[in-house]
Amino acid sequence: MDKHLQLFKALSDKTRVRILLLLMERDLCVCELMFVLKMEQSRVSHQLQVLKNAGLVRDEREGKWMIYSISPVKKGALVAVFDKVIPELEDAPESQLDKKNLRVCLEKDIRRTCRVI
Amino acid sequence: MDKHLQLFKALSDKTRVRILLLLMERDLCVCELMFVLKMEQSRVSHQLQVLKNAGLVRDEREGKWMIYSISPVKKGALVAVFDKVIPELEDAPESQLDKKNLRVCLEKDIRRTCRVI
DNA sequence: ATCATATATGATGATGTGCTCATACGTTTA
DNA sequence: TAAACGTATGAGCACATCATCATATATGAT
Repeated sequence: MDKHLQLFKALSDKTRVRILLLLMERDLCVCELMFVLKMEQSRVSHQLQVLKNAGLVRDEREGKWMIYSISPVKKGALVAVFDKVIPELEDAPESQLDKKNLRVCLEKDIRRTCRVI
Repeated sequence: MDKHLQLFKALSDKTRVRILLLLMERDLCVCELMFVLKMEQSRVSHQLQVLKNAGLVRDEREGKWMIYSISPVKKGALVAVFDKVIPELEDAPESQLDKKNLRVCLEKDIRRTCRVI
């Protein structure tokens, strides 16, 4: 039972939910998440580790970048959560703004142009 | 967004999930939950207050007893959680045992026969 | 009115969580 | 090989959460 509760523990933090919603749209690296969320690097990285330990995301190195994506194993559960359980979450101001910033992030090609420090 | 996260915060504790699963079966009073969960009164009561504050359950006095039930407003979301997101939870040993104890609880008519202290 | 029963609630201590700062690590570039 | 870049990670602190103990409250029975 504790194993299943990991999912809800992961979903009980706003930062992590925002990250998951973004990763549902697209695989992203840490600096892209930093840009969209307007959060500092260690904060994003730490929460990504929590999501990774919960088995919800996976990472893959691509040169200097670590690309994070939704774990295929858990994708179904997450779709169920975001579609069936709290579909209204999509309409939340934070979600809307994050998606808008994600578009900006991609237009500006932040992965190549950002300087982290 | 924080409003929606309340649901997951509530679901991130094992005791609360067990309570919710039991209340999905049947409306129950505190002493019945104590019997099934094998937990002391204040622990059950405190967690019920958390669930109540999250809007997931409601209470109604019936004589000496406070009867707790799933909030009709949230029932849909909870059904979605338990049916679509983590259907395997039903098979967890804790869930099975709780349901078994619930049957015993009802057979023994714990609501009338138990002495709390 | 008094007592017993069922439940609620405040205080306390232990543990957990999340953020920030500093620093370390792995990769690319010069 | 050294510097720059992107990311990971440990330490420390503030704050939240949970279980327990003690006590208060509300109802029913005597």
